[in-house]
Order: sequence, then C-alpha cells, then structure tokens
Amino acid sequence: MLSKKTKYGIKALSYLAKRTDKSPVQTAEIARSENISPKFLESILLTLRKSGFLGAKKGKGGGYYLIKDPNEIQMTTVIRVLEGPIAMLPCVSLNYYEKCEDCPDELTCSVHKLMIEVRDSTLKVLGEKTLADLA
Amino acid sequence: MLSKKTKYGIKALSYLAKRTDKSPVQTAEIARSENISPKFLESILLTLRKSGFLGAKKGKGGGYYLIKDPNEIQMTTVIRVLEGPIAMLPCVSLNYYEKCEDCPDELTCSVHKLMIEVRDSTLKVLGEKTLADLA
DNA sequence: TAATAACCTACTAAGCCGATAGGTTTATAG
DNA sequence: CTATAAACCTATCGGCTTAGTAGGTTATTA
Repeated sequence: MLSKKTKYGIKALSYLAKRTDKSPVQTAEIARSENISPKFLESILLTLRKSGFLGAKKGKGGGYYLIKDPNEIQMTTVIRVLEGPIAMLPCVSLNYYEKCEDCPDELTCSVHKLMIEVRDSTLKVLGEKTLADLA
Repeated sequence: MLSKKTKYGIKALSYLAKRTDKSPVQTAEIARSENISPKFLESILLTLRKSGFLGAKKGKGGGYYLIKDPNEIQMTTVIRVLEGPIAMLPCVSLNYYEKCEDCPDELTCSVHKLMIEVRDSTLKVLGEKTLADLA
C-alpha cells in the first residue's frame, strides 16, 4: 500500500508540473487545491526539496517550484524518495536490500523468485513513466 | 511491503506442494523447516484452511494438507486472502475498492491512473503464476 | 484413557502513519 | 527599519497494524 505521504507528494509534483508558469507556489495553495493537510504537505515538500526535486523561495511571494524538467523525473525515483523500496520484500529490493532472517538460501526461496518478477514488472511501468506523463 | 504473514503463508503452501505424499503435515514440522514461529504459523494455516486452500486433520498423525491441485491455485487468490488488496491504492483495487476522501474525481487523478497501470502489470504476473510454479 | 494436534480467544510490545503544535529563519513590501 | 509572509525545523501524539505469545478447548487416534 502506498502511503499518503507518497500519494500527496506525487499529487503536489503533478500540480507543479501542470503549471505553465514556473513561479513559486505556496504550500497552502497546493494543500487547498489537492485537499491535503497543509502541515503534513509542508513536511513532504521539504523532503522533496532536500531530495533535489524542488527549489524553494522564502518570504512573501515565495513557495516551491520544480527544478528539473518533468520529462526527466522518473516515477521510480520519486517513489523511492517518498515511500522507500518499490519491491515487496527487502530481499528483492535493488536500492534497499536486506537479507531475510528466516531464509537460508535466497536462490531456492519460492517467494523470492516470485517477488523478483513482480518487482521487475513494476519497475518497468514506473521507470517508463515520468512526471510529464502524469500531468 | 509484503507482510510476514503472507510470506510465511506462501512458504508453507510451497512446502506442502513440494511433497509428493499427500498425508497431513503438522504445523510444527513446517515451522521448523521454514524457520517460522510455530504459533504464528498456526494462525496462518488456520486462515488458509478457512479460505479453502488447506484441509486439516486433528489428533495424532494429523496436520494440514493441500485440498486442490497446485496448478489450480493462483498466486493472486493466495495473496488476496493473506495480504488483502494487491493494488497500491484502495481506489484502484478490484476486490477491495474504496474511494479516496481527498480526490474529487478519480478519472482526472494522476496518481490513480499511474497505479492502475502498476496494478495491471502486477496482476498479470501473479495471475499467471500458480503454486505449482513456485514448488 | 492418555496423548496429540488442530482450534480458538485474548492479549501485548513495538513500530509506523498521519497529523498537529509551536517556534525559528529568511526574504519581501511599505 | 519594521511588519509580514512563507519556508524551515523540532517535538509530540493518538491510533492503528504487525508479529508474536499465552493458555485453554475440542476432536482424533493409539
């Protein structure tokens, strides 16, 4: 299940990508438009800025704006930053790998093999999609 | 992320499917072999029995056994029973649909569309796989 | 009749999620 | 130079879920 954090984050990015204008947009405006708790969204936008997706401007007339071209923003990278691993098990995660305690041998584990296939198919979909496709 | 419940459940089903013999296998044996907490596994096998995957026999020499042919057991149905929805958002779930509170219109929601694609690709992988493929 | 193993109910510790509260810093407007 | 605006930062919290534990009940077999 996708967390609300991720869902809201994607919505916010889409909102910014839809704008022709590249001027800063305030958190409150996005929150209002997308029905998101302003304070919660604030923390999300902050992590998106720290991750290099957004730029920010303080003070009056400030807000957040996209740094990169929406075409260059893969959905895989967005989701990894907000949600963490895309894989359904740590032992099949490319970016957040972790060994299972219970599993003596991954290569013979039935669940492992299955989840690799799921991961690859998901990765294919998300890797081909960019923020531009959503907006 | 797949819960341990689901992971253990699939492992247990695989274990049973691998056996040529169709005699009942005790919870303790599966737990030992797969490194699962016996009591936790007990509850999992119980739900698998109630869902029609397993049969059970009480008393000495009892245990659990597969009811159906492993070829007939789709991984989608197993996961839905143990984990719940396969979709990453309730609003794109076929079997556990739920409307998003924040979203006024699903058809224009960028996240919605994206998650439908992810769901479909996952469903394709899991729908083609049966328990026999795992074992 | 004793042992065995499934069945059932209840509880719990820990962790995460979504959100809130309140203050600090920086930029702009007048 | 001062007031305002908005991002930035820290801390906290209630509620829920997960993974497991404990302990007893029922049914079957030897």
